[in-house]
Amino acid sequence: MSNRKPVICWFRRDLRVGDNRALTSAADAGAPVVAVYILDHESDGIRPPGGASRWWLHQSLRQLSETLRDRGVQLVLRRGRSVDVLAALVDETGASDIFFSRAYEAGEVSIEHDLNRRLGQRVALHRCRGQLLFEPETLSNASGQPYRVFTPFYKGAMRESAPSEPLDAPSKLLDWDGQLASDDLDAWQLEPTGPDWAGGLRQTWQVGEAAAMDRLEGFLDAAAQDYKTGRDRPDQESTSRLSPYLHFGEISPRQVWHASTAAAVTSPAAAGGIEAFLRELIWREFSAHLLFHWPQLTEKPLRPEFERFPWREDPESLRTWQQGRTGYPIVDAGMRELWATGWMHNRVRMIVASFLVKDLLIHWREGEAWFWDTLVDADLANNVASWQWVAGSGADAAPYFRVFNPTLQSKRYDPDGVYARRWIPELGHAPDALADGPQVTSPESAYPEPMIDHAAARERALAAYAALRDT
DNA sequence: TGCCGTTTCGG
DNA sequence: CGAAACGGC
Repeated sequence: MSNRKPVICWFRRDLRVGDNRALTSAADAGAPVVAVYILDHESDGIRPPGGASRWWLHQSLRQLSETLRDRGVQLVLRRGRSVDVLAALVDETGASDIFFSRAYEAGEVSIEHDLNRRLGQRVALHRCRGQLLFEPETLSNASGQPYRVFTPFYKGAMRESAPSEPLDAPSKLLDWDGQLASDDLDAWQLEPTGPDWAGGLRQTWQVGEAAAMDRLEGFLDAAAQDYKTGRDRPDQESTSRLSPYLHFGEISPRQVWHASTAAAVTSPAAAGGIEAFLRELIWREFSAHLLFHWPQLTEKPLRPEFERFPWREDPESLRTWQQGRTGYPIVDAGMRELWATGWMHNRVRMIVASFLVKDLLIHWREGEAWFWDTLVDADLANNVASWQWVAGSGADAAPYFRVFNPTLQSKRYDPDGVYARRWIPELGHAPDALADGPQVTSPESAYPEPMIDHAAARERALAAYAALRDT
């Protein structure tokens, strides 16, 4: 067996061994498996990961290396243009096949086309599914077009046959006994090289496939019961926090789907919460569907009139927002949670995004760029689709006149100020500091005054929108 | 997956 | 007179 030609399993955003069609198919080929991960910041159309994502990727690759090593296979690390690296690996190993999970972002799609042109005649390429439940090409609306609106997309997806059973991790992997050079993970410097800002991330997250499955099971055992309303409460632990694992493919949407539907059967009390949860999983599918069919979503508003929107250039206010010093506790708590942990509660994401885009009239792309750099779950499709949703410039978006009032949102979703105080220590323990809004902060506190009057800002935003519509 | 000013309804 | 309903942004 050692002299047999190997097959290559090219890991991308599927950093797991369970329910990984590419890996399982490679194993089933019966040949030795060469596993590779390529750090590709060079191919055209690739947006390199932000700081928090790089930190996560480092942990994730270390874990995957260990998992594969335990199964007798080395994870080869290479950097460069994916197609060049794969061509070199084929030369070095004489591999007959390459197995990989398909990806959907424009840059990744081009890589797959280039790979086919470059190596399609020499080796068998196996493009496997796994990152999504539903392929973007297979879902279309009544007129045969890609969906632009969530609800019909959701209904259409629910009419599809249910996702098939997840695969177990392959029971047997054959190692290839040739020698392959591999980069040293540390040399990629994915972790902070200067000041160590990742302490909060380390405290918050257990990265990796096993942790992802633990988290899913823990969520389904407890929080899912109360998810329908609890998911809006940043002061509670009611959400799954699976987003970074899903982004990096440490868990597959099919695994999430199956564990969830099974839990709904076992525990009818949780069924409503689980349905709401799976609906969020379908939002992830919808974002991927939109970006696949409208790659320009990353840069351009889907509603063309927003090209003329009078966004303000205001670097100082942008920085104030980024640093969580707006003077609105729910906004600042969210921005500080993001900076400290690489994650922000979904309800709070909507609040801070509304504040940036509507109160400050700063372009959604600035917010999107900041989230890209700071979120451990930063995902191109989710990020741009959600920012356009908030800004009102997307196809199926919140109407522009929906302006979140940060004070009201605090009262409703963080009624005791628990969340705000957790992230803003200088608020102290004054009983109603938050419920009553920003103006209650004590004068000697270091906490800033509101940077802008919300009522006036709301009027300004509505006027800007009205002008857009009338011209 | 809004907010807000106004109107209407019931005790 | 407060809560609920409503309609415009």
